[in-house]
Amino acid sequence: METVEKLTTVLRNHGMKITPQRLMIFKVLEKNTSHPSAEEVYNKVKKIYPAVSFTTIYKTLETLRDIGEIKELIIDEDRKHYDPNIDIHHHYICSHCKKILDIFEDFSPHVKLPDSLKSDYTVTGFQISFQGVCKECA
Amino acid sequence: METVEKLTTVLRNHGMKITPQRLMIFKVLEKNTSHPSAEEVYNKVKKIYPAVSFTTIYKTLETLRDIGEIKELIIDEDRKHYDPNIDIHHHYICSHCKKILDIFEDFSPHVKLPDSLKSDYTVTGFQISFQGVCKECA
DNA sequence: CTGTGTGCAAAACGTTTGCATGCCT
DNA sequence: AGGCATGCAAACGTTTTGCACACAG
Repeated sequence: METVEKLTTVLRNHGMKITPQRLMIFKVLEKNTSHPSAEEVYNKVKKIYPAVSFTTIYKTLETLRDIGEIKELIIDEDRKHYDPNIDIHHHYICSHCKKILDIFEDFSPHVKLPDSLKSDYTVTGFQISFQGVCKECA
Repeated sequence: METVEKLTTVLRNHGMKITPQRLMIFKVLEKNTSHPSAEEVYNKVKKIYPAVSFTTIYKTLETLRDIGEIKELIIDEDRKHYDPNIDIHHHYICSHCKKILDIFEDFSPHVKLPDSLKSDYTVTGFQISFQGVCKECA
C-alpha cells in the first residue's frame, strides 16, 4: 500500500465507499513501520480527525485486513498489532519495551516443513518472531 | 517437565507450596501435546479434581510460566495456549480448525538476524509459526 | 502459627455487535 | 433514494484482581 490514491482505487475495486475516516486511517498507516495497535491508530487518527470513533478504527482495520491491505500481527500477548507492509517479512520483538522491528530476509529456502509432514499439511506461509532485547533497552 | 515428582522438586526449589490443585494441573499438562488454552486445561482438570476454580488455573499457569516450566504460545488470535514442552521447537497452526502441531526441526543454523542488526540487537530465541490447512480440513 | 494458595465475585481489558443516524455514490 | 459507513452504548470473552477463608509448611 503506497498512497491515498491507491486506497481510493482499492476501495472502489471492492465496491466500498471512500470516507474521510478511511482515508485518515489509511494516511496514518501508510509507510508506518511502528506496527501500531488499534489504540495507537486511534490516537494518531484522532489528531488529524478528532471526530473519529474507536468502533470505526476497529471496523476499518478489520476491513483492510479482510481485503488484504494490512496484516494483523499476533506477536504481542496483550493486543493485536497492524502492519501495512504486506510483503513477506519477519519480526523482532523486544522482550522489554515490546517494540517490533521488521526483518527483511528471505528464509524460505531454509524454512520448510519436515518431509514427514510435507505431504499432508499445506503451507500457505510462515512467520518468524525473533525475541531479544533491543539496543535501547539493553 | 516429566513427572509429578519433578514438579514437587521444582516447586520446592522455588519455595512454593505443593497443593493438590497444582499437582492435578501439572498432571493434565505433562506430556500433553495439544497446546491447550486455559479453558481446556480447566475442563480437563475439572474431570479429575471437580472443585478446582478457573482462578487457580490461571494463577497456576502464570506461575508455571514464570518459573519456566511451561511456555505461553502467542499464536492464536483469540486466546493464549500453553505448551509443557519447553524444548526449542516450532509450530504449525491450521488456519481452519486452529489445531497446533509441533515442528521439531532445528532451523537455528539458517535463521539469524541480518548482519546489520546483529551487533545491536541480542537474540534470546526465535519462534516459527507455519500457517496452512491440515489434512483433516483440506 | 504464619503466610501462601484457593475460590468466589467483580473488575478490567481489548474487541465486537446492535441499532439508529449519517453520508457516499 | 438506497445502502453501506459511522458512532454510541452495551455486550462479549478472556484474563486479572480484591478479599476472605483454607491449608501447606
